[in-house]
Amino acid sequence: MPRDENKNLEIRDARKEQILSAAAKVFARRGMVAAKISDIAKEAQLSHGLVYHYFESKEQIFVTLVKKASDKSIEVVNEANQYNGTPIQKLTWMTETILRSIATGEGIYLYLIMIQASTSDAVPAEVRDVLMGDNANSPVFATIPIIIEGQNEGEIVKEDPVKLAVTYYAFIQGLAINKIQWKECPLPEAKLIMNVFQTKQEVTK
Amino acid sequence: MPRDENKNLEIRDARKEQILSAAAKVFARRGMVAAKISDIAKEAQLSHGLVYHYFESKEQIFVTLVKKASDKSIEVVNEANQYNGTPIQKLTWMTETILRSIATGEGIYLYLIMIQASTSDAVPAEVRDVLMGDNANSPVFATIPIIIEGQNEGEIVKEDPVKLAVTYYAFIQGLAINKIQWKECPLPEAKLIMNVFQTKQEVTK
DNA sequence: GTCTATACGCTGATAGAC
DNA sequence: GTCTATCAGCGTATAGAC
Repeated sequence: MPRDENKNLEIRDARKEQILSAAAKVFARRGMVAAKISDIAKEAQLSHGLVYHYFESKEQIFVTLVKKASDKSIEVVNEANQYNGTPIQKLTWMTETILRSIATGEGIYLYLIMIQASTSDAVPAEVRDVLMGDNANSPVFATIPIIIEGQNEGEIVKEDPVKLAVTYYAFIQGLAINKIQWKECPLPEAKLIMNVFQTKQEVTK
Repeated sequence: MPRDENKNLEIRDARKEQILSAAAKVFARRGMVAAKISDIAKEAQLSHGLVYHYFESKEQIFVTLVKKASDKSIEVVNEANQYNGTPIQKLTWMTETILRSIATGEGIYLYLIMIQASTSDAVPAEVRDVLMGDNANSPVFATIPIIIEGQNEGEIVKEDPVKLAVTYYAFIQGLAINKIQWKECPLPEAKLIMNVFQTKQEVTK
């Protein structure tokens, strides 16, 4: 295979990433419907015609991003599970990781895209299924075992684990939303959020 | 003034309410841009021409709803302030009230519309200003005095009050989002959320 | 691979009949 | 007050030049 073809493939992948990265920003801030291909093209600094050279449609770009976001969010839970420590320590590590990605990185875009994909009727049902089709594959459900483990060890309050997981992710999503609307908004430390789960500590006077 | 004119006024108001109520649902689920006038008309069971008889534009309908939502959310904070009790009790009452409106009533639509108005670049800047123009008038800032009061009384943890208020509303917004995407999702009790704020209780063995 | 020019459909908004 | 018919503008997606 001649060198040129390899080079072309590299360009192809680079352009695709460039477009996806730009699209993530635009989708996160405007929503799947309001985001225009021309917005994405402008953000990526290329013509809108070229976007269609790399992706079939606006929807396909969105789906690609939703998949990516879903994978990443589950990956974090799995890493947390391998983390060496008590369930509360696992959750703390996970929360710190997520908060950091919201505060600094591209993470926030991915969270906002997942929120849109799952909450808006404007996105086609097939897209929503990517995220919800398999409940077992959602971060909420992946987190439940850690919570149950913590309850068995007496570290975590004896509430419905589903309720606790829902509450936890409500928090995360809510913070992502706040951050996008108010750039300098102070984010809480992971410890503060852990208060929701933890059984009351005994305080020595 | 003849009877007919009064009757007409009644119809006018009723229709307006009918349209606003339908619009709230549609906007909440699809977002301001993706929501079509025809969607709203269908939901309200009247022609799209008639919608324009009562409102100048789609944007005006949206603005009206954002104002309404903003007023209501601040009203709750004010009521909480008048509630007789300690700061934590005030916040607990407020949280219960909000959670109830999310669980059962139209409240959830209003919260989702506020979220969209404040987070999406797709809504015109003027609309966002309705909500954010006067920081002093936002629920977040209205809640801060209660938090400070609680800190002075040693009931609430000594963290940056702004951070605590942001965290609190992140929670509320996150729960509204969860509820819309999963109708049967279990909502936490107010008490659980209060754990975030409260100084650790002493537990007697 | 990359761009510009163009077609087609959809939706917000208006006009005018009833 | 209420509806239907219609226009104008915009945005996705395509075709074809370079």
